[in-house]
Amino acid sequence: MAAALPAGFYARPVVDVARDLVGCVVRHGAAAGLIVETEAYHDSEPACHAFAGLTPRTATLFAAPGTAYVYRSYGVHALLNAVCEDADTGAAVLLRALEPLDGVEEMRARRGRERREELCSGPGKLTQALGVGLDRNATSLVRGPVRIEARPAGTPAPRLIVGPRIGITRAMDLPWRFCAAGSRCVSRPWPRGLGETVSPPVA
DNA sequence: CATGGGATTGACT
DNA sequence: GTCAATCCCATGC
Repeated sequence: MAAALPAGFYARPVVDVARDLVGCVVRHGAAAGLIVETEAYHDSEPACHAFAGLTPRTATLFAAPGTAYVYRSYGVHALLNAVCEDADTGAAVLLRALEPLDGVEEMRARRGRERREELCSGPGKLTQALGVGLDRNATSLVRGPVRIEARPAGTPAPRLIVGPRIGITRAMDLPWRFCAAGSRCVSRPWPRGLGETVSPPVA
């Protein structure tokens, strides 16, 4: 099994970490998926929960880099984030979508869906598929039980599509959403360019 | 203490 | 395209 990313990986600007996490692997028990979509959140901008400062809700955002921040969204879903930067900064990367790798039957059972693209193609879906609940809040992404591993050896860095974040009402102009180009497993709305034939870069 | 609003999803028109 | 489900917690009286 691949080694977990070290805490130092997360102790960097959150936008850099969000970009670099695309292509990495999240593992929880027997289930694992390739990260194909992330978003960055930072306490300097109002879409971030930590914008209001240190509260009971946001305490985990100010934990050590490499900590999992799991919170309930819309009273229904658990969303998984990786805490970044230093402990004085409330910053995290939201994991928005995965391509299922291991434990796919387990994911199907948890999700009640069959199609591979419906298992992890959204931030609430992937936590359900992996079996990650609120009880994983404040646990270490380096030691587990939820781990993030480096990009599998031999796989090239994915080409990225960068765009504005999804589902927020403030700071909607920041281009802090990163999607693996061409992946069928990213969440909707699909980033501009997905599914289109993309010309190779001009030499 | 009451209220309102989500970093969403799935079902339905 | 619209909309309800459901609950933690930040905010305000």
